Amino acid sequence: MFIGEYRHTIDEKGRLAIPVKFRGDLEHGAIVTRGLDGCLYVYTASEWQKLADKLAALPMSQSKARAFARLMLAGAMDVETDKQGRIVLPEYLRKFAGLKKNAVVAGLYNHLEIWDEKTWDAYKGKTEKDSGEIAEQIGSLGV
Amino acid sequence: MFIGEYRHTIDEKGRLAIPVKFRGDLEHGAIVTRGLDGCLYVYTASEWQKLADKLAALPMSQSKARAFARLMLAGAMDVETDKQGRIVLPEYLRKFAGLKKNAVVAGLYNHLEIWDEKTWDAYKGKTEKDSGEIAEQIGSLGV
DNA sequence: ATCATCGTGGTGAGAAGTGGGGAAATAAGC
DNA sequence: GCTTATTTCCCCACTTCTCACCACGATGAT
Repeated sequence: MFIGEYRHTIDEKGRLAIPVKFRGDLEHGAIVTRGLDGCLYVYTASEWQKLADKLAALPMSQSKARAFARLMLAGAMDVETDKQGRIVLPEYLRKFAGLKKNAVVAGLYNHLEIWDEKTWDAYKGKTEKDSGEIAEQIGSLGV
Repeated sequence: MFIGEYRHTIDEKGRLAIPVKFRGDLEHGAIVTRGLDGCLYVYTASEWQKLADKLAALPMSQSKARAFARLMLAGAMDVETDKQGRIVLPEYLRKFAGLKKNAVVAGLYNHLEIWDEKTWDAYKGKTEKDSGEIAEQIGSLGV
């Protein structure tokens, strides 16, 4: 299970160190793709397979399904950790998430999220303030 | 599984390099045809067979089904990779997709898509904005 | 205090992308 | 039917980028 929040840097080649706690699960390859709210998602191979199957099963005839599949599938990229435990983020994904030098790696149960530090702090500041209100809405979902 | 987004160039002879990750699956031939939203689709022989069967099964009494079958079947072209891993795109397909020098090759699970760079960027800019909304609609699928 | 582990930056070898030239094949014209 | 012209395909060469390895510094633990 992925949990926690880590701050790492991205060098000029787009390399990002994976927190040690997560490496074990990702050593056999990982998939990075576009996420929601301006971050990137990182999945293990098996979790990704489940997601990709669902995406591929969407009706190709509907334009919104095509758009979403293009976002997630075409955005996805196989990555492997080097001997230092780093992955290389393709330029188009860094651009998508607005990733600069400082990034945040967050664990969210079955996947990781990669955020630009500024975006993360802004998002967190906003949601922490609204957390009470958000919680009330979530209550209706059975939590 | 085809995933990822790659930027390649098309030379004056209409040649386009296939990303290395995709070449293994296409070395025994591929089929290029007209796609939806102004791009081209590339299928492996076996995936094409499945699609062609579905197209042939469409009710030919409906004019829209006929039009769709004509688009994809009549637009299809057998291509093979040369020793450098490139395919030659026929002039009529390049014109259809508005392909200039810079193209995007995207992997979408069971097929590839070839886009003109400008068209792709415009499409993406449009859909990324709607991604949250689209995701919520699709959320009912458990993604 | 010393050692180990982790994060970060740099360098070099090899592969991949791109462009051009020449040969073969096809098509057209005399 | 032969020659010429044009197109297509194949091969070679250059450049760029990627990947793997190495090295240093910092941090924390023993």
